[in-house]
Amino acid sequence: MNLPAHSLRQRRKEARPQELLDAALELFVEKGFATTRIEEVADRAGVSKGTLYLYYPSKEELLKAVIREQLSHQIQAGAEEVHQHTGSHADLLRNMLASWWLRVFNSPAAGVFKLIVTEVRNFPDIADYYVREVIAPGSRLVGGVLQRGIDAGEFRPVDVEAAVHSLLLPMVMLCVNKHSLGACVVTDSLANPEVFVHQHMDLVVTGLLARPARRPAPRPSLAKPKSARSGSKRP
Amino acid sequence: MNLPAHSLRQRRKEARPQELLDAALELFVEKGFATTRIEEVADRAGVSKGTLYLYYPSKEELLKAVIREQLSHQIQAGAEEVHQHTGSHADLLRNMLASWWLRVFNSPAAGVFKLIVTEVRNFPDIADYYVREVIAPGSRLVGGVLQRGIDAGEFRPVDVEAAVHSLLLPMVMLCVNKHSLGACVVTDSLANPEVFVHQHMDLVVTGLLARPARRPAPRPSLAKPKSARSGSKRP
DNA sequence: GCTACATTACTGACCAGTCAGTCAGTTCGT
DNA sequence: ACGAACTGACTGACTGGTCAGTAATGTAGC
Repeated sequence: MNLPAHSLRQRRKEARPQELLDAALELFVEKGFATTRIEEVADRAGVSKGTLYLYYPSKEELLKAVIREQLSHQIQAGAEEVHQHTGSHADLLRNMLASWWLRVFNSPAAGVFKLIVTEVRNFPDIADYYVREVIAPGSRLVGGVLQRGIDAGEFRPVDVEAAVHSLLLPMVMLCVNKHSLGACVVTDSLANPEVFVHQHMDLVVTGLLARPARRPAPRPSLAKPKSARSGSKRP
Repeated sequence: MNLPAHSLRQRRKEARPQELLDAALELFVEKGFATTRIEEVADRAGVSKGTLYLYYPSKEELLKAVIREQLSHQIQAGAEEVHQHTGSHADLLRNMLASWWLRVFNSPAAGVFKLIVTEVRNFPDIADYYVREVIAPGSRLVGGVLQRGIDAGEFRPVDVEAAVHSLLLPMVMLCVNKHSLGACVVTDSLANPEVFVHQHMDLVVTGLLARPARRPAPRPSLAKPKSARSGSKRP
């Protein structure tokens, strides 16, 4: 049962759908949905146009399949990971978001953010799905930690929803950017994404703390600060 | 030399280019460049397809004109506004960014961010232009204030470029979002953009301060905090 | 093992629809 | 009457989707 000389016209019914989805994601992110020809997707997946239509009934359904597949992957990966939290709320926030973001940023999933930004308005049902399955649970998760931190007196009483934006949006924007501007010019930024996340978490979380941590001057060293000591649970 | 009956036909000539640009911006942001038909742009501007081609030689040139026009507007508006700074670096940062963002967010210019995200990869020369004329000067401006604040001992010695991202990206992302997801679903967020900017500035700038301001609990009141007292210039 | 027939996976020429761009012609002001 | 501003039918190129056909694989009978 070796794979080598599987002959020109390979029959690979099981592998096809995933190969097509991968090719489609790449191309849709690269060129946009409207400007990618269905035949290009087929070519990149190593099949003919007709074959694509055996697996997906239309270009639009292919797009939806691409998005659904990536999101559901990420959702379940994210959900599993987060239910054992330890340490202060500040630490939880820092660790949770940093690891989530690094995982997403360094995967094809980062492209889906761009895809959604560019295509939702033409495919409104994607919007519902995305809000329901990603945005809502995501902000509920982060907002929940934040709220509990506030209730515990660890954080200042801020507008939770806005603070969630402050925490998450730069990271999302960097994903988007990676596949738009970032793919065109050698932009200065993002030499090292890790440096950014750690400092960003540090900045915002410090701003959130009720009793300033007064760490003297954490220079942006490459060594992850592992997050300094922080507040107790109850005042 | 009164303007009324200066004959429709004649006076139109001067107005056309702008009318076409406005219509094009709206539609490109709404539906994307590829899926907008040139005839739709013409219709919305109240002319026929042929007329559009009298003013712009191709669809692609129209796009570039749209982007250039919006950006150059914003650039010069921004540049004029910022050279009289007063108060601490923290105040300067807060005021500068909040007023810039509110101006952009509530104008068609917000759409250009989405347009750029979606289209740069298909029109690489736009990327150069955008980086050279917007990104670079913008981050130089904000980064400069930040650096001077650090030198003055008002801010902690952070990675300046990363901090600029922390400050600006959420705002840019909200502009993008306004014209993608935000236009599809009644998303929770952004009931009031002002609340967001002020809190975001507050959060991050507080995180930046070398000597924590220890303001007790600035609840997210709607009244703009006008920025509390903050550090002196020299320690 | 070999041959004949059936099934499945895949192909690519083709069709019908769409749209950027053109240009001969119309309208209007002077 | 003249020309500047404008029009919209037309064309040629392109692409989503179809389908009749081809090749690989499975299997039944010998």
